[in-house]
Amino acid sequence: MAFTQTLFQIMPVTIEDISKQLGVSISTVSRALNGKVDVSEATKERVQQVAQEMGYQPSAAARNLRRQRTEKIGFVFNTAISGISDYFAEIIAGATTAAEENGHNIVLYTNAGHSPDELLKLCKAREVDGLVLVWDHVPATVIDPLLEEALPFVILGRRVNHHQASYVSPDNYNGALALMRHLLDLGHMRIGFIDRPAMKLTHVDRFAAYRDALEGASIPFDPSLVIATDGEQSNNQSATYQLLDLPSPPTAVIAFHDLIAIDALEAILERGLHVPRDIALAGFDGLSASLLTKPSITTVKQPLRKIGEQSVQALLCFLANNKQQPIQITLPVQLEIRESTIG
Amino acid sequence: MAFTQTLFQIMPVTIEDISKQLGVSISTVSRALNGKVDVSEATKERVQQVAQEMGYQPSAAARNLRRQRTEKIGFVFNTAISGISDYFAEIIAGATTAAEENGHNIVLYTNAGHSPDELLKLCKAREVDGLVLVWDHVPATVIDPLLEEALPFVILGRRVNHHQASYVSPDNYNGALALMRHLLDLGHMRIGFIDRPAMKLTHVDRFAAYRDALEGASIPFDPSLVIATDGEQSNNQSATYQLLDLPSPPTAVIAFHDLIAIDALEAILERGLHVPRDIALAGFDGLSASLLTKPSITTVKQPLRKIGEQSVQALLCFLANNKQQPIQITLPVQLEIRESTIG
DNA sequence: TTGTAAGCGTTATCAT
DNA sequence: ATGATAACGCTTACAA
Repeated sequence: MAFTQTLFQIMPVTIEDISKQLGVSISTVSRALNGKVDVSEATKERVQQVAQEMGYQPSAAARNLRRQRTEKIGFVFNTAISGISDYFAEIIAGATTAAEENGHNIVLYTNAGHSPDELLKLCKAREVDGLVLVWDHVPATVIDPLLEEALPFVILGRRVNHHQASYVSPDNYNGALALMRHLLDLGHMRIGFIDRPAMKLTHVDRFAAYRDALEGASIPFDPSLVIATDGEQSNNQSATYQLLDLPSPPTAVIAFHDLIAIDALEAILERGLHVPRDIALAGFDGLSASLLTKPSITTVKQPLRKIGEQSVQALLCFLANNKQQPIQITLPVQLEIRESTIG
Repeated sequence: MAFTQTLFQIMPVTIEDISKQLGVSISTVSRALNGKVDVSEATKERVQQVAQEMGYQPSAAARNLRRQRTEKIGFVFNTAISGISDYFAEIIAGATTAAEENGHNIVLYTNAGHSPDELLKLCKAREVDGLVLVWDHVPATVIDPLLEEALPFVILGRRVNHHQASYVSPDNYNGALALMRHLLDLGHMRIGFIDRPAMKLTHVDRFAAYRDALEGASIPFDPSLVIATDGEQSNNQSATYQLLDLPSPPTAVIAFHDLIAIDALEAILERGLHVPRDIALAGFDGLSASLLTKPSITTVKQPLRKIGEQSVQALLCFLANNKQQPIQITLPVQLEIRESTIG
């Protein structure tokens, strides 16, 4: 008895322990615990009672091996998560909520995203039931091998030109369009754009909206108003200076995203200019930082939490139904007008 | 042959497949792949070659069951992760780095933290090899059952009065002390404190430093200068107004943490007061938001990334050595003097 | 309704 | 150096 009690704390209780305790077979115990129909109510209750008393909890490892799934979803990042803490935190908050509501958990991977090999290793090992990729851009050379692995995956926050791949993306085109129209409505004719071409399709969409909006307003496209940056603070600022130093500088500037806008704001204020009186400024994404600056920055808010949630939900569709067709979702975004454009 | 190829894509390759291919036993394959000494170099190479060719990757589930460990670390939150995105993101960044460097991964749990039952379930199921608790406060009623589970755990970001429990905490006492000395050096005699008593030991430490610093400067403690808040924006602001409305208001205010300080700043500015000329202000934690306000807010910076890293490393010590004694680490913090106190 | 036994893919303990 | 074989703890045909 003393012996039993000691082991009790070290070794987890198994269904075998329960079966011995009750004098029934382990399969009966298993069935009873899983609420199968072919067990008498009486034994079902006895088993559950004893299981409770003994503090039984099924071994995740054993279950995973037998059921060939883990109830875990891998989130693979290939972008640094600090620096975009808002983005990251909101997405994760949405994702864990959706996952846990459905009995799943999120596993974080930050290295696997840096090499296709690591990613495939992860798939083959079946450490998780599916993947959500949080990448700046997912090339076809990654998507194709992934599809062959038959491990469901969803791309988060970006769309991708691949009809077999699933994604949940914000509506970059219409968001940027709304932003442009807002500036055009305010009478701006020369609108600068600090672009981030490395963001691929996100760039394509936002830039297309920029051009289309100009065209819609019959304003000729002026390439000197578009400056590329790599997101580095100093480069964001020098891009801003380039715009300000133009012979005919813009009266409004759109930054590819909020963090660039914050650097641009600093550069503009340093020149002694007033925002928005001398020059209007807008960002994109709706990170909380854009609300804290003085003036607060007009932006386009992504439904980050929802993007996290729906990515997980999409993945769960694949897990529930292996005939599920690719899911491609574009979520509406919202223009947030703040002091930097209408102060 | 065609049959084999089809299965090839659906069913992952196992050591049995490799053994058949080579005409050796599965135990030989296992040994060869695990680099054991009792295998001839020749077969070892053949096995590894074929494994590579067949795209073999060991099944995580099988390995977990057999080895009785998962190489995963659970992060259990009972605090909402949005709103403190900086805090969360930096800690997670540090934690995943440390974990992945050592072949482990992080699993996120946000519900388990809300009920002790869920937490114990998680332990008994052995879903992970150990836990890191990111809680506002971990009561003894949770620590004791956890210790009995013999699942290693580390408390992150807070200390705890329990000599059996491990934690990695910032040095709240000395951080608050440095902050107080800074204000006292500037000549402030009446220093307000917007406190957050629900944070338990964190509150105890920061508040003790507040009192000790006053005592060290021979300034009598005035209870009317300490107002409690629950962290809600409106309550943070009304706490600030209470201080401002005192017959003899403070010339400096310390907020329990940066987010409270940001709300306090807004309240103070709304009164038309100048910071720091009319009233100095400081926060705690070093969240990036405190740098964006105008004026920027003096704060005490926690080494968040390092806290994340060391929590994982501490946990790994327990996994490597089950005789490991409790680890209690207090990390130094850094006073960041900004415009809100020396503007 | 219940029990027996096979199997999930490994690793580890025996023999040989 | 290598091969059977028994676990690890669970689920699920198949028998009884």
